Amino acid sequence: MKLFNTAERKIETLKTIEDGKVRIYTCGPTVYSAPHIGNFASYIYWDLLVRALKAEGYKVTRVLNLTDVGHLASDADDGEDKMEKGAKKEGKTVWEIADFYISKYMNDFHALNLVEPTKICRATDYIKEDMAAVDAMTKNGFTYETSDGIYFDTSKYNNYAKFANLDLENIKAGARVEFNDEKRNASDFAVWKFIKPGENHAMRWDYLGRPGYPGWHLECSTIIDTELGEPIDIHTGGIDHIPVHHTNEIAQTYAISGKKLANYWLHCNFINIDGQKISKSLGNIYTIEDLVERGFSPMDFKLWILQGHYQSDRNFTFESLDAAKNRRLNWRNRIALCLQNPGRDCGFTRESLQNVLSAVSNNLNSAEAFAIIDNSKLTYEDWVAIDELFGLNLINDSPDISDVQKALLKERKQAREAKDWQKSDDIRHELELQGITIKDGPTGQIWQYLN
RNA sequence: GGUGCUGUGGCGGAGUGGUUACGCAGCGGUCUGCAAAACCGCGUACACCGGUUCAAUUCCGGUCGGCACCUCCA
Repeated sequence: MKLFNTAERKIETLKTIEDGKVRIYTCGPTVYSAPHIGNFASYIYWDLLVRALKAEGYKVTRVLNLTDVGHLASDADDGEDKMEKGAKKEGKTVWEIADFYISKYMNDFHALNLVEPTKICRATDYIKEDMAAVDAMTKNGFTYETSDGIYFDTSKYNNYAKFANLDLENIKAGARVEFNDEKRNASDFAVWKFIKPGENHAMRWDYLGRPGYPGWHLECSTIIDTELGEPIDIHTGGIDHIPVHHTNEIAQTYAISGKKLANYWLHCNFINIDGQKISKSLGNIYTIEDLVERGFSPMDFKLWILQGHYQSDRNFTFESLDAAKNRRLNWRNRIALCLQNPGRDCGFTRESLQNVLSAVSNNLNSAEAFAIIDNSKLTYEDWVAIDELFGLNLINDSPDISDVQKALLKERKQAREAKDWQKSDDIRHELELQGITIKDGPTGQIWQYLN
């Protein structure tokens, strides 16, 4: 398996810590609003990663976190947090908001047939560990206290700027960040926040004798330490996480344990919609549900995502989603051919399947793998393997026709031999109402899915 | 201002120093009771200007454009 490692800025061959085993951590969603297709693009890419590793024979242990405690709304660490904001807007408690969106997220997660992580962790289940982590960082001399929280002193970690190739001088000059004059360095960040008297913050825990809550980068360091143990093999996330979130995770983990957090860092690029970023103000946010309402399967979207590469800028359009839908239907109809005549779609099989796997092993090049699929003759067993590799529900969505339908086919065949075109057409029409169409070719009748 | 990505035929989207993926849509043909499928073929795609090279879409430099991140974000 070759992967582009952000930490080294180049493609490297994966070498896991333990032979045959790989431990992965994926930064999950903040559960304060409905996840949209852009969010799921990343989980689809990482699903491919997991499936490809499994196909290579690795035993995969993977942890995904759910951020159900507020990440602060602004970089100055003084804003209202997202969970609180969402709760206020919907007139619910933050806990209800979290539960509601977690179930929404998991629904879509399953609708996309994403491999269930070994463990899914809610940030609020790790508060004690968070506190212990802050204690450790303080003991090791990496923190300082201000009036509103405990901060990480980034100047104490020499390699702070390395991971994201940050220009710390210019962060200072950046006018968009509100300046907090209690911070020693512009890049310092809160690891624990205090709740001031009178401040309305529903999620709160007592620490150091006063109410507060964990800083917005802490949970990942803590969960990884608790559930996987560092260093892990692979840490995944969106490219937006490189300069701040992952940079801070690395610094925290170093401050806590002196250890490296992860050996390989994978970051996926974002998808745009009609050439523009996904944002509320542009009104171009779509959820998986929205796609279903428009007549698409979640699998059509998954296939669309896998037609491209995780490091590329993607441009989502409904026209291209149509193309993906048709491609998927065509694949299902190739499976239908296998069901009718196992020998029909058969050829230089093993080699083809091997090529598909090699393409995916080459930094997850599923687009190339798809081209190979389109140019190969495949058996039903090959399709089963392909379905396992990409998780597109091809097999499930390509059932054999029923005995009744098979009887109708037989009847139609006889009608055709008798040149009873009326009856032949009637049967074809009847089956079309059931989603099956018939093509007459030189080798006889073939049934295909209509949609 | 900083950082990074990027510009491929109608749309989406890989990839490569020379054989110009792939899907969808389109066109032509073969076939055909009808319909479709299937099969065959087609459109002379790599922003622009220079450079390197026997050869560049692919390398280098410049120009212009697009996007993202640095702020909640995958």
